[in-house]
Amino acid sequence: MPPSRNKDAPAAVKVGAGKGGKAATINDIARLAGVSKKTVSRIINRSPLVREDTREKVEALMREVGYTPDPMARGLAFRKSFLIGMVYDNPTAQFIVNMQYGALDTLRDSGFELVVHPCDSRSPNYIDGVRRFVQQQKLHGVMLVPRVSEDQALADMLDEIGCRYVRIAAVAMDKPERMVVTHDHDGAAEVADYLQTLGHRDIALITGPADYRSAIERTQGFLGALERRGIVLPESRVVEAGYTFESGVAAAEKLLAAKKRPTAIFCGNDEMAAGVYRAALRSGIQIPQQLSVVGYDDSPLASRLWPPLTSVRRDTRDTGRMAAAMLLQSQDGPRPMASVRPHLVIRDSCQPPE
Amino acid sequence: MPPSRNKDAPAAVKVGAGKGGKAATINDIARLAGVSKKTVSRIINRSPLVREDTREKVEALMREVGYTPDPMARGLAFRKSFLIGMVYDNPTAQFIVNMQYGALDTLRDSGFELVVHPCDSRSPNYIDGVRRFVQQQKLHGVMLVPRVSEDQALADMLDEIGCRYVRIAAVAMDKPERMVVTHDHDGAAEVADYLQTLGHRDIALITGPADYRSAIERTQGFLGALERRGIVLPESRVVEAGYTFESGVAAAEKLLAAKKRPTAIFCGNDEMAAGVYRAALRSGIQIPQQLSVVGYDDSPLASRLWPPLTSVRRDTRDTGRMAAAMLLQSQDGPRPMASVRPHLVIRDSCQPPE
DNA sequence: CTGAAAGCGCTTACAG
DNA sequence: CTGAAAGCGCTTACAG
Repeated sequence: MPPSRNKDAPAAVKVGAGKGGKAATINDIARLAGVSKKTVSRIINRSPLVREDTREKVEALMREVGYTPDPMARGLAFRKSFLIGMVYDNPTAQFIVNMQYGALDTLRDSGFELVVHPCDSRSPNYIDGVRRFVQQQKLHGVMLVPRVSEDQALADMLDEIGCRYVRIAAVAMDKPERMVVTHDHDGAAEVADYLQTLGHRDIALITGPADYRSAIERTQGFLGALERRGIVLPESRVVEAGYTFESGVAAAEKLLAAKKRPTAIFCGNDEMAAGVYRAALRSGIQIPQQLSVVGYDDSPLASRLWPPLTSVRRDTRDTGRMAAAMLLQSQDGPRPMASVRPHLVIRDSCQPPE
Repeated sequence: MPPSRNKDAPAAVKVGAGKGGKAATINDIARLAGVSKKTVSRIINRSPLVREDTREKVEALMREVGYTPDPMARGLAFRKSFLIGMVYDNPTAQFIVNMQYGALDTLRDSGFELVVHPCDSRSPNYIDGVRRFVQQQKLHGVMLVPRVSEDQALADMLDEIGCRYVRIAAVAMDKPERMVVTHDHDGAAEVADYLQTLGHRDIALITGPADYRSAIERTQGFLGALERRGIVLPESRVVEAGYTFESGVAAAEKLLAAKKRPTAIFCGNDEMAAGVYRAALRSGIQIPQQLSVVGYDDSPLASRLWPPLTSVRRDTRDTGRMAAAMLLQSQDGPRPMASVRPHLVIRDSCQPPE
């Protein structure tokens, strides 16, 4: 046949992803590769039912043309978007940002994107808000960040509407394939061991709110480890506060007003530890000479304080990475839960008691 | 006709958004309302070409059924998603989180969602990364946060591919309908006036990196206002640093080592001001008695420091709100730029010189 | 291993 | 002011 038959062949106009021209579609690829769109679809979706040389030819073409399947078209057909939601009710900016970084680390080049949904878990209809968010966008899955991750009603709702989720929490509270556990219990226990080893016996604890699982775990981990080492704190040495700077100041003032002061204070987070610094400064108490202080989070604040604060680091970015990875896993069956281990970062806020 | 004719009528199965049943579609609404899907579409898109009573009837039905149009189907037909992108290269967590909160304030109940895209503007191909992000998701628009907002090459690329964007920056650097201006010049000028009014004459400045527009504006605003009040800083009183804590420490050490120390230091951000605190502590210099310090950002750190740091507040959340609102505006024509004004928050880190 | 048909839930022309 | 047809770019059955 003469070359004129080319009229029947694909127009072969190369359509790059950039500039003025429209982006290539699955039809363009199919036409240019001389296969059906279904075959291209199989390749996009990594189906094994494609001959190896066909796959290679088409993949080369897709690269050359710069083709990426349209997530909205795929989403419409799949009845499911290529979006991962991150739901949180957490005022700690660094924590949230790190979690986002981590999630995006694993989402990069996966075709998925991260859509954020901060909310107010004290608001009566926040669960409805999350439901609308999930259903309207047909989210592929959601990451539940503390403290909303602890809300069983939220998890139940997601389960009911068939939305995949992963909970990030201090301790396992769901099926393992839905959990990233941060083991706050162990982080706090490490603090207890450290203070005991330094020689502290009269130790105080400022806890977070008792309805936060992280606060409970840190408290139990700390007290439990102390007990194992023969130290039992009297009730007067344990003060509940609100995870905030101001509540930390108030709790510290109470503790430091006692006739006999503790020689060390462990705080449920760094913000409250900063509050202890403030109260100590007001009372003319030297840290660490007269008072050792330990925080939790290893926030940027920890190294800005003077003396630099010893604190428990949690690798939040890694946590985010893991949570997103679990959401992308294709199989739905039971898998082991993910774990991220906290560890103590020793700075200059502790020394042996005088 | 007997009731049996109902077989021809809509099945009238009420399909709520929740539970097991599938969500209602435009076809369900059209059928139940007895109009064409095109009419429903017109109502969704707020077309005026619908009779008022038709509109009301259909809207009531949509509410009753809990119908929301599928963003992926709409997006596919529109060739444009209902997603707003936020692109940033900024290490300040609180700033980013506040910007996200602000954007979400205006996106709430708009049918749009926020998808985040942190990036590394020093990486050679980050612009390509943003392009893929925008094109692949067919984003409706993007918010450009400092410092990527200052990159003309990024803006040019977005313009070229026809992507709507808004730049948030210290000063106007694009068409007004694409700008949210934070007037860092004025914020810094207010600091100059404040210090001069307190009686300071020997003042120092620690600037951010000279290739950050915010640093340039704050520097010029500060120096300009001082000059207007008859104070000209010698070169030795102006030190460039990197917007980081450590660089602030180093810059302050240089300034405080001088035979004659300045009586006040203005820092381009709070992190560097925290560095000045650290350096002053090391040298046994009392703040504010022997040295007044002012920061910029009014970050959480400002009130955690001792003494609490006087700083320039920028309403970042409001900035985010405005930027998102500009992206949602339907008309594309020229509009006035948006402005958000900084203002000084006076705490305890300044007093008249001794 | 491959393909033609129908459909996901919307919208854009085009008629009336 | 309203509607029937075709199409957005993919996928799911269903055949071969």
